[in-house]
Amino acid sequence: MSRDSFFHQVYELVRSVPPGKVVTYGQVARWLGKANGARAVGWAMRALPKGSDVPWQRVVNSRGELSLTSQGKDLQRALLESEGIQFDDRGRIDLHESGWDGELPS
DNA sequence: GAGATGACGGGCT
DNA sequence: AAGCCCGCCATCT
Repeated sequence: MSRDSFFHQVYELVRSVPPGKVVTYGQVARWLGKANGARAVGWAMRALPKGSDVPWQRVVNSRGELSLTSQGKDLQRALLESEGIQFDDRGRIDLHESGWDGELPS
């Protein structure tokens, strides 16, 4: 069924990520049962329409970096910083600090 | 149906 | 540390 399509599941999951927290592509894939489906998750993000209500900026790669092209990176960084995410001098996020483990914040 | 693409991840050089 | 290669998954041509 279309509501069970891969991207729909990805979108629902990403929507549940609270502001100020981030998840990795691999983590999302894992939650969907595709341990190595990180690329498919990236595909879903790339296909997102601009006006989507999905907080795509909260999905980063396993190194805590932004995998987009410079334009997208700039936008994503700005959005995340607005949410309180902190970047180090190399423009990376500390996943141990800002990574979301799936539990709701206190 | 086959080949190519992509906002990934892990391993090796 | 940085870069290169291979493997996985879903979609497109």
